[in-house]
Amino acid sequence: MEGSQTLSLRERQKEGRRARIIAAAKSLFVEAGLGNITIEAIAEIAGVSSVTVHNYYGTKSGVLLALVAESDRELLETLDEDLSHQPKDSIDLLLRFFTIVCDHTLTHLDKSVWRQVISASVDGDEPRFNKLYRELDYRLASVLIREIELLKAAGKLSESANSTHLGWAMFNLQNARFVEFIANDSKTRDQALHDLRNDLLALSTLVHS
Amino acid sequence: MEGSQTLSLRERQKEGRRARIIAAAKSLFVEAGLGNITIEAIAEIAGVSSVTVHNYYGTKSGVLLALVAESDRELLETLDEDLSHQPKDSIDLLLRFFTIVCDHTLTHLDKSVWRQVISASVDGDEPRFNKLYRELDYRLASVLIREIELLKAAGKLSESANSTHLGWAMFNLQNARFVEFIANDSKTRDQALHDLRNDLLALSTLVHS
DNA sequence: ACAAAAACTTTTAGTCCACTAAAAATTTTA
DNA sequence: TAAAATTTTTAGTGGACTAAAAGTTTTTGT
Repeated sequence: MEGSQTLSLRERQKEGRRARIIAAAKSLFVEAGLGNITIEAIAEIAGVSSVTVHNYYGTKSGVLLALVAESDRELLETLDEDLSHQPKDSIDLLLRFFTIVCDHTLTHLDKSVWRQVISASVDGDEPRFNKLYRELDYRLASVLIREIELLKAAGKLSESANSTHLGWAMFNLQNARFVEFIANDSKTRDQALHDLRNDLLALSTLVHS
Repeated sequence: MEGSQTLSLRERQKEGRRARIIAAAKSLFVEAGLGNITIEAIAEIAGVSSVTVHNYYGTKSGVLLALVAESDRELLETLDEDLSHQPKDSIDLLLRFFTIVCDHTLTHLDKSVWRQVISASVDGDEPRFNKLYRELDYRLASVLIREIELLKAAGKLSESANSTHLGWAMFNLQNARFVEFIANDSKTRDQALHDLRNDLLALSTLVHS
């Protein structure tokens, strides 16, 4: 019934199952934490057997991983669109970067799920998580480094600054505040943003020692 | 047979079991990851039933939590001894702080276990972990803030710097590098130290914008 | 000093769920 | 129509966690 692209019927069916599984998982993750959901439940909503879920994604956090990978791709696109070619100064750059990251994460999943994601990214049980997160961090830092170089080119930042080092330092700083933002349900984005600004201002006084 | 301090026999027995359980857990955690160890195994070495382990510590990560709490207490003592009253400058302060933290953590447990600790501290399943880590962070940052004030008093840091903000910013920065150090088996303490120095140097150029 | 009570631990018996292996059934492909 | 690919069913295993009954040891009141 369907037009047969370059994919065989079998491949299309597989793709469909894959999509149904992560859609089911997403809907469940949002209404209950990772720990309160069974693979069985995901499988049932997706219309496949639980064994198939295991065969496709290996473990329960493997399913979460697939969800997150999708979200990451979008985040990088959004950053490219919203951040590029309007450099003001380095502090403003990081604050806007941070705002975009915070807003983006919450449009996909809520804090409790992101806590599980961050948690999985550091524990060693799921090496793929580790890898995915290393890559994401690398790409996010690269965005900052690129923007820092634009600032330099525009004369808005001293040429003496090492773009790579500064990019990673700024990334680490905002990431610390991001994790804190995610770890506390009561912490608002604006509070976190405020704290991050204070971090930057305080550190820039170091040179006066 | 034992002299009866202020504790009843029952309380002493309990204390003994508690101690035996965490000792058993520690020995097992070091030779295999958290995930490869059963409560049953811990109980057997400690000479109690598995139900008792559950009654005492609730969950498997509850046992780990108790271990970590002990290590934290020691870390704060070590910091007080090794760091205090020799302020040089703020960059050197943070690098020494970082060195002490890295060295201390590895004398107790290895990276794979600390990964589980960090992981547990952010996921929401074990609220006690969250609480313990918030407290530890607060105390560690306080150490830095106190030292920063000593630097100011000694004229080695501008009076215009906000000690609290600077303390937290520096703490966050070193903590990011600490997590990276723990997350990578191949990352050495000296590499991490080097990266941290670059972070600080890069950020101190911000003011020249 | 002794018996009853209180405080614990252990044993027992289960539940739940992730994860696995292999046989059976189904469906696409050739 | 036979072969290949893939899912489902079936059947387990392992281990965390729980509830409650049974057993043991300390405490306590007299």
